[in-house]
Amino acid sequence: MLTSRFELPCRLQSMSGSNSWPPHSPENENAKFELSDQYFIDDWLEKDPPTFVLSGSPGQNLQLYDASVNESGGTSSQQEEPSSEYMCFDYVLLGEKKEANERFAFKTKSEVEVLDDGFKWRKYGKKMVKNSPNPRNYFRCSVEGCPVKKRVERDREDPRYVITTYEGAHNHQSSS
DNA sequence: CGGCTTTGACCCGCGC
DNA sequence: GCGCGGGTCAAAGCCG
Repeated sequence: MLTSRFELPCRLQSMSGSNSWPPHSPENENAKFELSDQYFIDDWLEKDPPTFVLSGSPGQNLQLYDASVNESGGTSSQQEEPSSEYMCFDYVLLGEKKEANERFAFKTKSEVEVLDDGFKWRKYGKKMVKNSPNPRNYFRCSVEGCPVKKRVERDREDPRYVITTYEGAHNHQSSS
């Protein structure tokens, strides 16, 4: 089942004063972000206030955790299933730390679609998806021989969100 | 010139 | 078999 902490393949790039998510956008190369900030992913759970929180430090993967579960190891039994099917999928895979985390997705409130996750990606396709005005973009890790792919699209119900799906595990270190 | 994006074509699985 | 939807290929173009 769910554990209280998960690692996401996004990283904080630098320190600064902005509270916005994502922490790094191509349009604003010099954007800096406050490390100590926690990024609430509201709407992910139908909880008020949302209890899932992202945190991280430069060079490390961001961590997603359920703030309603206390650190001292107690696994709270009142955890609820995430409201989104995407997150449901994620939590299971990431929570169990599947060695090759085959596939998982997450949703981020973001104006830009390309989140810098520390890897270099090459775009290899773009498709319109049925019942959605937004295209889906296909990326492959540009490191030779690395099997990882990702897919990026806007949430059709709420275009403020970007859905990123990762597939496969990197067979190398991140590039930055 | 090399690496990347763009874009339409192609392929494949699935339901009718 | 056929059409549709989703995923990928690859030629051409773009850009540093």
